[in-house]
Amino acid sequence: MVRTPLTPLERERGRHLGLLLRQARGERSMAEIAAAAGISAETLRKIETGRAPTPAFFTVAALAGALGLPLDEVARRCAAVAVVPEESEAAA
Amino acid sequence: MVRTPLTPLERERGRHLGLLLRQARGERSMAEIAAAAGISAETLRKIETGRAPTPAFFTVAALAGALGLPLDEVARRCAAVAVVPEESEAAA
DNA sequence: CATGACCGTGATACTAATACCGGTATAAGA
DNA sequence: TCTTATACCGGTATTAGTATCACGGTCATG
Repeated sequence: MVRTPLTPLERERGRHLGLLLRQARGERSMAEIAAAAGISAETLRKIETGRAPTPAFFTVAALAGALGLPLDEVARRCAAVAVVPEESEAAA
Repeated sequence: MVRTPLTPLERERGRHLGLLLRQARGERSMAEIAAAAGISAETLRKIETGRAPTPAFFTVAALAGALGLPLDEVARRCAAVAVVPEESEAAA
């Protein structure tokens, strides 16, 4: 095994990240945010739906910038998923 | 073209990110930081040397956590590379 | 000189991110 | 009804990240 497949926990963390970004997007369209972040709308959709659970750092950074989200808070709230996933789901 | 190859600017930004992390590591060994971040030492080396210019978000987040670096500052200083790369190199 | 720890490089393997396409569904408006 | 816009989904293509292995270099220590 040379490249460890994503664990269920990592995928759940990815879904949480997607929810976070989707909530921050609010009423704005995917195309608008994707264009502001410099990525394709499909990629943004995959991230938001959790089908791309571990996006690139600069992709998330650009999205957070377009959404006005502090990166540290994003990381912190996603790291919390790895510790207490049930509470995170309950909070969401 | 379905997956745009990394531009030279993105690769340079990756090298800058690597320098940033290496400076933050200071005297500590690669193996120590890699273990603290939960990644392999080879991967950390690739990131530090810029041979993995766009690492995953959670990889950078774990490294920043292990190094005591604020993610927002990392992103900001790397974003500056895309704007004024010469100044960044001069500063480094 | 030998040994070990650390860093660097290259090759290799495998998975995942990103992007584009076509199709579908739903809601709003002419 | 027809059109438009938005979003979801499946498939496909290509590049890149991650991990392991092997080898070489450097430096400190025996």
